[in-house]
Amino acid sequence: MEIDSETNSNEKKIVVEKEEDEKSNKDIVVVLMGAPGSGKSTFCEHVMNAARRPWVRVCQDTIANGKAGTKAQCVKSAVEALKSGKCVFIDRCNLEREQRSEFVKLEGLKVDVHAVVLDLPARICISRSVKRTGHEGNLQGGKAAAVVNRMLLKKELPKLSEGFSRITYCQSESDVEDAVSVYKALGPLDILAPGCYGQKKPDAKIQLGIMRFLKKVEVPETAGSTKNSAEDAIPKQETKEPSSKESETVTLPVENEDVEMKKDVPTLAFPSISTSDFQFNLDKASDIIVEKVDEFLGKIGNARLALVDLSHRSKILSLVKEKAVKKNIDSAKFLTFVGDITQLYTEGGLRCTIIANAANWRLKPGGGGVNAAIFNAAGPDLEIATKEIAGSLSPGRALVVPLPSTSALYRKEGVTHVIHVLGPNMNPDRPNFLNNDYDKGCKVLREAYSSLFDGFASTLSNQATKSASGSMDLDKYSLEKHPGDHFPSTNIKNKREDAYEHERIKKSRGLKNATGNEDGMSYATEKKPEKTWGSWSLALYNIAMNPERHKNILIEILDDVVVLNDLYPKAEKHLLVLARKDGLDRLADVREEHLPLLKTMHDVGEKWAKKFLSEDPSLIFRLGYHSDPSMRQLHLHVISQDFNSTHLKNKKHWNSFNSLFFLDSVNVIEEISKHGRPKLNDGDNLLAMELRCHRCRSAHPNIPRLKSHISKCQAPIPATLLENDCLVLAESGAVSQT
DNA sequence: GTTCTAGAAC
DNA sequence: GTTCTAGAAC
Repeated sequence: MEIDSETNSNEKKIVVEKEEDEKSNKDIVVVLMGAPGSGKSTFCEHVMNAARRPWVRVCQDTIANGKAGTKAQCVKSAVEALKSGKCVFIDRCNLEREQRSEFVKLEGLKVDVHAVVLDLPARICISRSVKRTGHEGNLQGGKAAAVVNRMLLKKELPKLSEGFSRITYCQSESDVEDAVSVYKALGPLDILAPGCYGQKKPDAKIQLGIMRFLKKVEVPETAGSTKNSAEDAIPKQETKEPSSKESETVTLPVENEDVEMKKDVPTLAFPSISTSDFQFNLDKASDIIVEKVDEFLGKIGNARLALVDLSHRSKILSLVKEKAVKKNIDSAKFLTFVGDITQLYTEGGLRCTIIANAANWRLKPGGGGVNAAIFNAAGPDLEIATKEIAGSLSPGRALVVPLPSTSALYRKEGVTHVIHVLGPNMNPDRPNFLNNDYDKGCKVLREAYSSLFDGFASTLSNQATKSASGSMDLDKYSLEKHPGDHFPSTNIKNKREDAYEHERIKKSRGLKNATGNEDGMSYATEKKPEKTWGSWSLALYNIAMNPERHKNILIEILDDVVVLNDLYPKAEKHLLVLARKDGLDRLADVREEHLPLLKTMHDVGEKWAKKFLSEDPSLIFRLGYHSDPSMRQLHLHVISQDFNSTHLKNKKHWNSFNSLFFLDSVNVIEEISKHGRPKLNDGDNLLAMELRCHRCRSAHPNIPRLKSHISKCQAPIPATLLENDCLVLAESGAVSQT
């Protein structure tokens, strides 16, 4: 069929029909189409908030436990929803015909498959995407624009012939609103008439501004409509289309969409406190945020609050947003905003004169998240200014610090004050955690937000009365210079504040036991556990059994052990000390009777480490075993702690040497002496752990970034590693402790 | 479009 | 353990 004949040019006409036959019970799959930033999720949200029949939103970005998943997972999830009698939104870009073909096939389940095309100007999608993704470190504005542009270049507008029974084109915000209304109004028995709706003109998918720019008058629209896809999406950000309209028509709270440039409204931007590294329950935290925001907004006049998070997939943001809507919190006064809190104005267009910092109790720079970012962005001025006011902060308290005008954050972003806040710590891997005591945790978190908002209010009133800048009632919000009993100094070294948030928390959540305490450790079972070794895993076994055949790669051959350089070294120096005993495949096989062998392995390893140290005293060595090695035949790793190697390529590599998966030789020997067998740790969780620097414990989003960091990190080796003489280092003490 | 991860094969 | 590569992320 020709598209022209199917297209209904009367785009405002909404056809809702009722039928009495079985068709009237047909469920609907709405395949949304649009570039990042086109408003797909918002569309779903707006419909679902007021729908008259049950909808399920299948979002590829979050389908895998909050993480991005696959198309197949989306299909599966859609089928399940349909089976339970629900209508489905497919929330993914679906710009290419092939990408959406799987969803059209759902038609086979006796459902109507609709398309809703959010074909908004590229400029709008780009500006929204920039705001959302500007945080990703290396995805700056221009790059985000490039991503949207490239996606739009591939855009193939849907046709009825693909299998859609109904297609709705939205080319403006008001089109979107109309479409939302249509789907919202759909009762359980209603169906929508088939056909194409909303396409202005055959050539309307060419953006008007670009049309003018390119001086194109007409573009033939025939069955080959996709032919134009390359031209129509050339985004020209300089096109002068009226823009005020879009920003005004969107009034519901949507990610970054309804931010208005109200320079005169003082705004506090704040991160979610305690939900990152301190692992506070997100649901509880979001309740408290909404409660406290509501309370505060009731007391304050002309001021705004903005909860900020880096990730547009942020669970805490979406929870808070949802609850704020339910509680009827004025969306003009409380925003949820995706972006870097240190670049809200320059990158996000949101002017916030006061920002909150998820501080650590020592009020020092460092960590990996908001705290590090704010101290970095502000420069040394902030640290100095902070130090002048207080030396530490207790959980539940906030400290207002006026930012000197020399600070970069002041100059670039217009931030006049930073309010440090410390929330409760629920993370068992951090000192003095509240041990799941949410009664206390919630209390402290409430106090934290109260202190923060009071600090904000007091700053405003001080500014308003133009009283001397030094007269602020700081003491009210600051603490004594003693941390009290919250963080005993012995544990200071382990204390780190927020790191990269989003999915990493979820990943690490499951392994508290495995990482933190003995509960997660397991003794090697009495019986030798079955393990199937792949053929590739026998290399070391072959060497151990027949050293003389491998003299070329062995650097030492003894009666009980042989030594070789790891074929794929993960650091400057990386040796293996290999037991020669047959049948001793791995640590799980080791018993008391093998102690002398283990001691020999350790001694030989240490000897080599010291030899290398005599050549390069800056090296630091660690000797240990993998809990569950891939290569058969018990082998001890002797590895320098620089981890400077092209062979270190993935998370498993890193975590196998930098988590509890790596068992220090000295501890293994001690354990076997005491208990007759070693304690092993479960690799499933440990190897999938977030990537953290072994020195400063900062978290990093991927291996390249981690490697870049560790090549520069000067932090001292953590005390935990220095315990029990687990490290072999130069006599002079190349490693100093703080 | 390039970068990065993660799963499969070996 | 590595290599290869699809596809997710940017």
